[in-house]
Amino acid sequence: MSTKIKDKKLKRKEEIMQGALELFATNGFYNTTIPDIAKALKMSVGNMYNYFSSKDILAKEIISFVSKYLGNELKNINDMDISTKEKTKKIIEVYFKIASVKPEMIDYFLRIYLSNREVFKNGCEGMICVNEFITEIMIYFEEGVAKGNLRDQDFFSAFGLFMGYLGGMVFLKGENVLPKDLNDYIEDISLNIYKALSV
Amino acid sequence: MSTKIKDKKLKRKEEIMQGALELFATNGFYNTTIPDIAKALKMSVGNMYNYFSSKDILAKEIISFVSKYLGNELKNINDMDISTKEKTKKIIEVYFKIASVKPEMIDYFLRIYLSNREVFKNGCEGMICVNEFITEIMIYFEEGVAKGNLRDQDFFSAFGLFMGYLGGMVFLKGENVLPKDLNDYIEDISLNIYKALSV
Amino acid sequence: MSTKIKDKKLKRKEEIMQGALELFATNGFYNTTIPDIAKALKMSVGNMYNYFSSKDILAKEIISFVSKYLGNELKNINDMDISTKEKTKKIIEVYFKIASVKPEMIDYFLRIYLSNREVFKNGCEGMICVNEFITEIMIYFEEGVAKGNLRDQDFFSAFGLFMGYLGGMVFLKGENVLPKDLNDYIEDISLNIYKALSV
Amino acid sequence: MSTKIKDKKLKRKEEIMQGALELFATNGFYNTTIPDIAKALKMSVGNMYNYFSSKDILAKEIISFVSKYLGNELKNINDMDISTKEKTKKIIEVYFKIASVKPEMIDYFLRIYLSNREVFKNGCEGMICVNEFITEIMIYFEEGVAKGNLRDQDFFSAFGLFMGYLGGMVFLKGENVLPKDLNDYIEDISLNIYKALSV
DNA sequence: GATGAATGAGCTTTCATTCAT
DNA sequence: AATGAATGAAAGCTCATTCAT
Repeated sequence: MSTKIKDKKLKRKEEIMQGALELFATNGFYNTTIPDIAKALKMSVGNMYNYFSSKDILAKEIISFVSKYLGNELKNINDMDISTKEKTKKIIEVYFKIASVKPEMIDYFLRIYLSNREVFKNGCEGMICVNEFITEIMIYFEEGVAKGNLRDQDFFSAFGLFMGYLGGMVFLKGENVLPKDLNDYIEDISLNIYKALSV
Repeated sequence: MSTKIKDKKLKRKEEIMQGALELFATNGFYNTTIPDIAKALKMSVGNMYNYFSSKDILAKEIISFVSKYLGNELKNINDMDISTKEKTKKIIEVYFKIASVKPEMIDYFLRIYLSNREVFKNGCEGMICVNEFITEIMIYFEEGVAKGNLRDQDFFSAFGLFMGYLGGMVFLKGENVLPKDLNDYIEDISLNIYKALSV
Repeated sequence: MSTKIKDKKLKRKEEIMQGALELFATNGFYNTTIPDIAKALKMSVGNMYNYFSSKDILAKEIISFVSKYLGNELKNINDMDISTKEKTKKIIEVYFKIASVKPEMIDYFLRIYLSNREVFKNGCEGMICVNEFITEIMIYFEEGVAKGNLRDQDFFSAFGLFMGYLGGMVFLKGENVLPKDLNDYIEDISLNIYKALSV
Repeated sequence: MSTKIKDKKLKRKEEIMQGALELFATNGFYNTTIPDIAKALKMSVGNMYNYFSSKDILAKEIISFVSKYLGNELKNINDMDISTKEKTKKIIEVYFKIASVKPEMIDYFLRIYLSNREVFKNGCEGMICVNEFITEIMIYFEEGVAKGNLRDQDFFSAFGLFMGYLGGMVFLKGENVLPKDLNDYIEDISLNIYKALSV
């Protein structure tokens, strides 16, 4: 198969993932049907299966796709030559920016991946499908510790704080209970997290 | 209808909710069928509908039930005559204790309620179905602020931190990625949260 | 559950088996759909599954049903006080009678059971689902040997002859290649089989 | 089109038939897909249709192919200058040899051709697609009758006996119910058939 | 209150066949 | 000749809900 054709098929795969991602994030895994996805992509149901051999596999490929996307955004921050405190804030900013510009990404992460364990059980054990994302958080954390800015504690304790907090805020936003815009919380959250994690 | 009969029916309702709670928490909302629930309770599907007129309504009554249960546990802490710092730790302890002894409660909260927005959309708007639970967190927080122990910030920022963090840790536990037992994190988490929220 | 209700459900099960038997025998296993069967029985597709939890299981229950029916017909012959030679002929007669009056029985045996190994693989290993039928042939054969009428040889060699022959004739009839009616072959076949098996 | 090219195409056709034959015999007609066959032959599905315009037509061409192959094997025996009794045994031997060396041939005959009437209905009426095979059995039989060795009876009665018996034995072998190897039955079967058919 | 048979729309998945390249 | 993406009808099966008993 020529590279050109391969690229074309790969491109279509990504289009399908993007389309499915939006539908899943909006309506949930079980309320999004394959016909729904096919229709959104203007393709036949049967052809969908030439790209993804099952709905579950599609869901798994999407979470890897999301993880890579988020991981890459964080990598940009990790690569910056700024203080740990500034990085902390930047991470929150980028997370909320994505939650605002590409809400389906964060929603997929929170509502589909975290909540439908049975779907991801086989093939995504122990968070390997969100590996790229976690890795960047780990780099951020260990660098902060190495620099003497962050307290040396179990990584997962720090990870749970950081990600649970941000996920929780996005969830509250989705429930319309937040009195202010997400961005208006950045200062508070930034301060809270830094206070919690710093030495 | 006599009170006795009413009580009997109420008791049966709670038994159903408890049974359904376990199944929903274990298998998810869409992978738990009404026949599954009826079977677990040794009753007929038809009779189930004498107690709950739809699956959605059952799910909504359960979240209120869970909220009341969790709220009550927190109330016991709020009623104690101890410092804010101690209360912070106690809340974490009780949360993890429930996650260990009655995991279906926390799982229902995290996996069913937080993740199936469509189910709770009508009737549980804006978290009113978890009202009792949130109220107690609010009391804890405002009391801490009043006492001068906690920094005065937007409540939801504090709430997102506290609950996102704890939920995140339970989730990580469920994914088997935590190297230690949940209880071994209590000190760290306690410290992190208190550092974050205190003045 | 009361016996009356149980009987009613059992009766309905048998009606379904009979209806499905006819369709399978006529159109083949893969060309008979569950909707086809449901329609023939004037019931809904979903309700079919209250009686048989899968198409394969339905097929397996039918072959047992057929085996019992055929076995019973043969038992009547085995119970008769007639010579082995006469029994040989009677068996052929009854086989052809069934092939003519209830052709679906023989057709199911030949076309569905013998030919769709994959369907019967799990649950009908080693012909246990046609046990009743084979048992009667075995009784006929061993009795004939004991009486000194039939040559003592490996049972399966005799069984293959008898059943292969009859099945072959019914098949040829079905293909419309036989110049005469099946019954007109009884004398010939009877003679051939008896000559082959007798001492 | 030059003869060379024609030959090449014919050769490819036969390769496809051989490949499809094995898959059909192993998995059945309805459980073998065109993509399966194409894959086994390392060709594209589209190209398959340049050789056979439909799955049914492929199946029909295969049965003719099988019939010719089996017919040819029998012709070799018919051409021998040996007694009818010896020929009878030789036919059984060669049938079992093929069942052992090229089981797909016999399996195709028994499981695909004999059992999926609907597929062969149009185009193979009255066994014309297995014409070559039947013809040789007919020659064997009529020669035996002419020589005064076999009883003069309706050909189909003899044919049903011979082929039903051998098919039945192969089937029993396939079901793993035979206590001995197929070849160990040759003497018995040979004797049975000759006793049945001889004058 | 209690039962469970019945409904039927809707789901995921399959596959023979076509056709642009 | 050759490719394989695309089609779309149809399959087996599920399940919330109803209702006669």
